[in-house]
Amino acid sequence: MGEWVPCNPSSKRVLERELSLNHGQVTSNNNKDSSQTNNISGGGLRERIAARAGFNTPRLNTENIRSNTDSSSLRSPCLTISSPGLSPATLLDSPVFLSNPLAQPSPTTGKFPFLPGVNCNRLSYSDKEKDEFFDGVGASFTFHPVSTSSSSFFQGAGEMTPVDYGNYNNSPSHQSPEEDVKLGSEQSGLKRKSSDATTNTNDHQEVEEGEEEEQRGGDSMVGGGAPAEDGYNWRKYGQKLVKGSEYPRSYYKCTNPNCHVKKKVERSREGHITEIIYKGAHNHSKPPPNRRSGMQVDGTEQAEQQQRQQQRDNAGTWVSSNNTQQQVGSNENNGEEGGQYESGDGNGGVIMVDALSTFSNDEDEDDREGTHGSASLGYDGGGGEGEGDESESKRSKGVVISKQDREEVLMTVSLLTSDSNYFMAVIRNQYGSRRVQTLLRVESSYARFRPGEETWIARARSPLCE
DNA sequence: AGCCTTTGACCAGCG
DNA sequence: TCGCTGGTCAAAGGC
Repeated sequence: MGEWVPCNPSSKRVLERELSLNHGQVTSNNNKDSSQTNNISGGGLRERIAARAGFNTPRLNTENIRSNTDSSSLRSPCLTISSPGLSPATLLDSPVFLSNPLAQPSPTTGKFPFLPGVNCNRLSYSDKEKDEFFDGVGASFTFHPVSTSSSSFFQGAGEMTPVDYGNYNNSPSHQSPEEDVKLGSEQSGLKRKSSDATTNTNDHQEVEEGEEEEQRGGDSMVGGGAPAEDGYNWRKYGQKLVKGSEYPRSYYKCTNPNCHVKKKVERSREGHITEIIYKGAHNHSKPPPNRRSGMQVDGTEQAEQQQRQQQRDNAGTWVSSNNTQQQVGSNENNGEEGGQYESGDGNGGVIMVDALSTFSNDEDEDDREGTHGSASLGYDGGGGEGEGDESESKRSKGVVISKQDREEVLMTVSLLTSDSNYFMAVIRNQYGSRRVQTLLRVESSYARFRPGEETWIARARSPLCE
């Protein structure tokens, strides 16, 4: 995994700068406090959150958690969120973080101990356990839809993911980013050549871009694939290497003529998505799977399909990242878009991860070593204004994980129910063989999810060693 | 044929 | 005003 952790001094400087700007919100390795208090520090942090994720997330301090992870866990760190439509009502009344270092559940092995109906006997943990569990696991995440690389995940968590992951089975072991990329490239070719019909079942259609990007071989660096297919069609209109970023940033626009949604995707050299930022909300339904471009799709037909899917899903709406940049001034998410979005009309899910920004909630807990990255997982219903909704923001949702150097974290998050907006997560540190299992809660006020529709993968990378 | 990516250039915002 | 930076444009070429 050397390529994942290049340990670029310049990157470290950048990170340190980030940390400084964020008042050292990165969780310290030594910080044992894993309290879920959501004390969003400084405006800088909030701004970043608002700009990138539109939400705040509780911090998870997992630095001390270590568990034996089989070699298969050496797959690229990723986060998967799915909405299997499980009913974990019993699981969550509040954000619950489960740690199960002993269970050794592995997406690759199919064991997912804390899954409802699978092995979720232990639903509550002491604070200490939580602390220990999360303490020390840091990571910077990038969220993107389930990709082939996630196959192992869902094999393991299949019971909680009604989504069809058939294609993901191609890479059951999925042990390295390189494999992911390779596989992604291969499938990418298939996808483009055989048209969407090959892979775009409804389920796949629901898979968000990360997956698509992975399957298509990701960015140009890897395979020149299209951006992830989250059910929408995107056209790349630019790429640039931004300062402070190790990897080039690609700019995509929704191909729908009436849709102004854009997204920025950053990928690692291996093609792993390191960051996805959405801007705006789709004001249209997802194009039919067998249509290559939404521009060619009849609006009525789209609406019909959308309606069918909606009926099937019959759940909340993904919180679009529409607020990511809008929160910082963009007006793209106008009432029209927002209204439709809120009504749950085929808006794409949004996961934003800022690999460098920190989401620590407590400045006092800041890690100033500059050796930790953080990641967040979250959703924003679009109403969360970074400024005016601070209290609301503090009821953060998602995951924040501090990270140690040269560590990579694997996280799997599964949405248990669209109503309660809880996620099941597994975080593994491939180096330390750590594992963190947790339940994540997403505030309903921020996000709602469609059962069986949202499946995401977030890849983690070392923010310091790039 | 049409859509896509690539990529250098251009533009606007900011310090 | 100038330089830097991020974001976008648009021509060219590929699939």
